[in-house]
Amino acid sequence: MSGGVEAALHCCVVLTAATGPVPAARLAQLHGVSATYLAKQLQALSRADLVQSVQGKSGGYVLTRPPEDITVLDVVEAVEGTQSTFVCTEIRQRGPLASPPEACTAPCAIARTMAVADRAWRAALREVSIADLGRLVGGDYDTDVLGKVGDWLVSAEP
Amino acid sequence: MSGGVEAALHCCVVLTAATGPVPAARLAQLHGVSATYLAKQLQALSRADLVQSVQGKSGGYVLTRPPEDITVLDVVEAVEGTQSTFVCTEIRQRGPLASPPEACTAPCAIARTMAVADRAWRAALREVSIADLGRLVGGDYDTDVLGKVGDWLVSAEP
DNA sequence: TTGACTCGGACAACATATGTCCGAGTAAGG
DNA sequence: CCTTACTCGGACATATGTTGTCCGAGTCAA
Repeated sequence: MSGGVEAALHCCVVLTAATGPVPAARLAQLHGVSATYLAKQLQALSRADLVQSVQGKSGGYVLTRPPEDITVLDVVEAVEGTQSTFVCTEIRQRGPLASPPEACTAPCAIARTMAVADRAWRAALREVSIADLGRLVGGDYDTDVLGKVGDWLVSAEP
Repeated sequence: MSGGVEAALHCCVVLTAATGPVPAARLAQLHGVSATYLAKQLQALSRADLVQSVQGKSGGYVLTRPPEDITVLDVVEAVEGTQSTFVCTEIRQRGPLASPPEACTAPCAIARTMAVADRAWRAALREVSIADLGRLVGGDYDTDVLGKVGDWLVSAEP
């Protein structure tokens, strides 16, 4: 899986604690990652309408919906794409014993099995929202991490 | 996901219908794929002890266990590796607000969420055996495909 | 003993993911 | 109203992993 997913998820959680638009460069600085590469992931989130970009001097990114309505699956599919991890190349239609195309209207047994697993994976990711993630990280440490992040975002030098 | 998984699964199902060792070149010819590349996937299956290689003039590959005892997950992990698709790079330990390492003994909330989904995916793949796949493909078509494959394996020219 | 056929790991070519850059556009401030 | 500085957005190189290929070591049959 692409590593950009992790950064995108962290950004969404951080945007939960923000009051106004947050520039991509600020998010990169906070996470200690490459600013230009993070921008690419944020563009993917923007294309998927999970975040909205506001341009101009004090612009940045804002969540378009309340974090309860954004699932982890939404973020993963925005960055990685919606297609299944397994792609069937129709091996059964090749070679000397190839099945005729008219007998291959339904996916083969292997593709069906992989599709079931893929749906289970996506269902698990759909169960968790960005708001859930924020609550979970809050419970992980005794200090209020998300509050500190919010303070840093407004106090940090440009 | 690597495309070699599909070929490896097809090979395992075909080996179910074989009576003796089947060379990699024969399997490649049957499936209409590159012989040298398929060999690489079969080597992975061999390292995982799912198939056994017998060398010499009339050698090839044989399943080491009855197909009921080989799960689809076994094949996937043999080819793709056992590590999770998501790898946490510990972003929380970077940047100006980095969490101290002593507070990061447990995986972060994002990694936990992805791990839950990964386990669900693997559980689904563990539920299906190679024998199940053989029965499923048999039911897909009116003709006995697996029987034809067995006949072809013994009758094909070297 | 011969011989030919098998696997096994080492070697290139391609695709995708990663990382970088500069231009178009916009809102703030004077 | 204009300037200006800051923002995003897509087009351009690099690195890593997958795909594809090759030839040598080993082994069983004849």
